[in-house]
Amino acid sequence: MSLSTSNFYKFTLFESLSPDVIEKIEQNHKLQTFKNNQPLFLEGVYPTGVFCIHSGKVKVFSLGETGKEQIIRIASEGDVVGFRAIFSEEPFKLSATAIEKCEISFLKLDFFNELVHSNPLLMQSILKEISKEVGERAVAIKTMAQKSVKERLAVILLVLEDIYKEDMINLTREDLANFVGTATETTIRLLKDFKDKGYIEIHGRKIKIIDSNGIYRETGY
Amino acid sequence: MSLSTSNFYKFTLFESLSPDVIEKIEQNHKLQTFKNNQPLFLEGVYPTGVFCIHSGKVKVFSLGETGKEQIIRIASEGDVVGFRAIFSEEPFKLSATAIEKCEISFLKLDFFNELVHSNPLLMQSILKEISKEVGERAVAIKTMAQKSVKERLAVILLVLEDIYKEDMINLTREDLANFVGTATETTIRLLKDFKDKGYIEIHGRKIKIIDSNGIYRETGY
DNA sequence: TAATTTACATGATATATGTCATGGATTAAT
DNA sequence: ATTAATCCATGACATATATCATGTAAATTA
Repeated sequence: MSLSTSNFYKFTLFESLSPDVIEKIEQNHKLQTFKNNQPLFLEGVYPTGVFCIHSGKVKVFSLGETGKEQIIRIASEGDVVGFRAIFSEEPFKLSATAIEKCEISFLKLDFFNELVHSNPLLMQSILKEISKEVGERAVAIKTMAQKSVKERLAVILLVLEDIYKEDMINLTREDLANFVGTATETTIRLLKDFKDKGYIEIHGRKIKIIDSNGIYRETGY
Repeated sequence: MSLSTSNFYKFTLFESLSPDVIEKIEQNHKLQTFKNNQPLFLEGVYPTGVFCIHSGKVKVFSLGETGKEQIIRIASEGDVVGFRAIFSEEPFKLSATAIEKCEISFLKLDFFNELVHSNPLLMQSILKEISKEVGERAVAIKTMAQKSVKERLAVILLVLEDIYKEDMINLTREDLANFVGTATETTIRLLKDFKDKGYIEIHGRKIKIIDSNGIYRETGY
């Protein structure tokens, strides 16, 4: 499947690439539809390629000893997922699962490696993106270690607002709890608190943010 | 200083480099002594170079809103510190401070950049190291979010055992608490518990691990 | 050696948050 | 539609851990 108006320009990671390289990606990707709850990859397994998300949301998480998922990020349109394990030359440290219907292009490992090593600019983009992520994760460690659950929920809601944009946040309470790093019940209680304070509206599972500033004040930043 | 006795071979990051490139580093580094509590760099500032630790320990941390440090790692002999911010093209997200007397070589930004871009193998080593770190930090986020303070202390003690090797662990209780992400008092109480169980000996500030397996059982892994 | 600071240690107390239990409300499937 | 399966919600309760207070020991400086 090759589209003349390429869908690959929207990936930050590929921004630096020339039209002919983008065209090469067009010729080598394999478009797949993932349904809700379908895994893209599992921790412990060696990568066989990378996933380029055209639409839909994917949770990236690590499984704790007790079976509790720790969600590390929610990937969405424009994100490339699964490439870190390739460069670390280790099996995946994280799993990824679609949490809604997704359109995703798969790029095979060999092709991706070839691409990276023949395009220094791409290598630099990747190095830049991963470096940013290391920094962000350090901040996340601090947040988990030092902030209260309420503050963390506030932080995560703002993160999700950015990801879901004009759409309402649409995660199960359990996934939300696993992102915040808390019990589902606690998440539900705190959401109610935020609702009562007028920061959010709750429409079934969906959460609509109506006062970001209010939430920001709850983050403790 | 001659090639064969170079101090730069011991840095994992430079393993892939040929003798003549190592020689170039020898000619361009600036050896400095840092004393206890002396900062190498501060979060929010743009990097001016990288630090290669020949001896001594450095805490790498982020400052919380309340002034509490979150220690992300303890860097030691053979570690190169401060290069992630260079590739992210952002100011430091972390600060670094010597926690004992250190011998450290400074490589200027321009020289380091030149080095990286003229040595594809070095670029790959760096990409590999950073990728590993992203994975490790995801695990750290999970640990902070899901494990009890006692379990986290156990995890950190094992990490520190690796870093201090045959030496006793030598951190202030406050630094240890800031690594675990807890209150100093709690750390002290839990250390006593581990001592009573025969896992460690306490010699003033110093901690000697005498039963790693016992500690491992406390990690909950 | 005395003096001052810093770090270590322990007790008392409050509370945020996890856990267990139960019921209602959506959502999905037949 | 009717059933089945998730998911959401709320209450009661237990407890790990932070905070506050205070004293002792160790390290640093004068």
